[in-house]
Amino acid sequence: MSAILHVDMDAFFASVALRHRPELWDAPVIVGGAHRSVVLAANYPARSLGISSGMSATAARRMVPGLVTVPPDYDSFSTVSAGVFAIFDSVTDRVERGSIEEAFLDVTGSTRRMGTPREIGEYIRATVADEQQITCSVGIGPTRFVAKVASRQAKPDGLVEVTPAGVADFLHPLRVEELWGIGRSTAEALHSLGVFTVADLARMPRGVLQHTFGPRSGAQLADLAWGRDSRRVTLGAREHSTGASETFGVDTWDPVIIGRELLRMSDRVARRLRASGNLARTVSISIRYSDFSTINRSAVLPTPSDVAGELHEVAVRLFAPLAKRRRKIRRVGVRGEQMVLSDSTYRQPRLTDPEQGWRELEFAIDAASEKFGRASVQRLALLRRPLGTAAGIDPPGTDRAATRVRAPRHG
DNA sequence: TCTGGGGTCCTAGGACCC
DNA sequence: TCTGGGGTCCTAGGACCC
Repeated sequence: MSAILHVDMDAFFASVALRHRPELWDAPVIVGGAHRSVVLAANYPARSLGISSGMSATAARRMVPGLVTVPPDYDSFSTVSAGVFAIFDSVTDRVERGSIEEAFLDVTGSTRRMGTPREIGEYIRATVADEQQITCSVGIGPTRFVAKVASRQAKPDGLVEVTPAGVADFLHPLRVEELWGIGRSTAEALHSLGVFTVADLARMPRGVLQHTFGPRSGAQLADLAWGRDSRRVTLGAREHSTGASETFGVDTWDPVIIGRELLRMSDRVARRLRASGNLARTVSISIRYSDFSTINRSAVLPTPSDVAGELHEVAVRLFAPLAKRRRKIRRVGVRGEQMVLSDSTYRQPRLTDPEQGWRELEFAIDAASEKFGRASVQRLALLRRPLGTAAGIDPPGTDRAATRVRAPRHG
């Protein structure tokens, strides 16, 4: 029987932000909170006043006068995360990264060297606190799913161990929404069936669940009630897509602004694709309207690509029918999907490509950005006040060649 | 001055091929 | 002329997670 640890940092972003600011430890603090944004993380004093991550920062500040807002510092988040994962790696080579602040550790093979799973969990908690000045919680169980639910119950700054024989006793008193994978929609649907606790769920005939949620999801729900988790996640699974999206400061239906934003997002996505050595086979755009309704459109590229201009061309074509609606748009996004490794994929040159293609140009820009900084290289179409004769004449996207390399300020 | 940004996975219908 | 399945790809939408 294997022993899985789920280790989860407590209020990670908030804890890191407050490491060296003890004067704020008892005050309600959130991380995030820029214009039109949400709470990225809230410390426990803020949580006790009803603040939770994901809620509108504006609403949070209205709810708690005197709430302290700290901007996110992603560099320090990454540094602390790397330190924490180094501790995980010292315990076992079977570490599955869940996110920047959580991981599953299979410690089945580490017990001879390091003691019982509980001792290993306490060792990790003590070492993280000592080396990184933040606390974490540990769940221990026979499967990833049980370990994950256990770490939630352990929060904050605790450890919960569930033995194989104790799984049902541990799960059944919980409310269904405390299970990993049951969100608001599923919980509401279960409530309307009279299912509120995991014990209720366990008693529900599998056929009824399958009728309500579909054969596959229904069967999975029935399994979760007993701690059986068929969802497989492989160690170091490849990424399948990469995307970029941004919310406008003010909603707009101006097609020029939207076209330019699609270009900025295409540019980001293409850069990430090149950096990771991938090509996207499919481009999708997502459009969120003022009323928060969101639609997606996708299309297969003529040939897999990591070139901003080629992604943008498809993005614009996908958006064209939507532009006619003249509905105000809140956010646009571009994703590259169905990624394939670029060195294992033959890129058929397009008839319209010049001998030195856009791809080479964009790789050259990557190199210049690397050397002189991102700000030194900007697409002309994206400069807020375009210089020279092109100013304001070309609609965005028609001039994907128009990239201007400015002389770096230094060196 | 409600509601970010980055992802994964599943479902379902239609096209198309055998 | 009518009538099947199965498999795969494409597209749209939605649930969920951090």
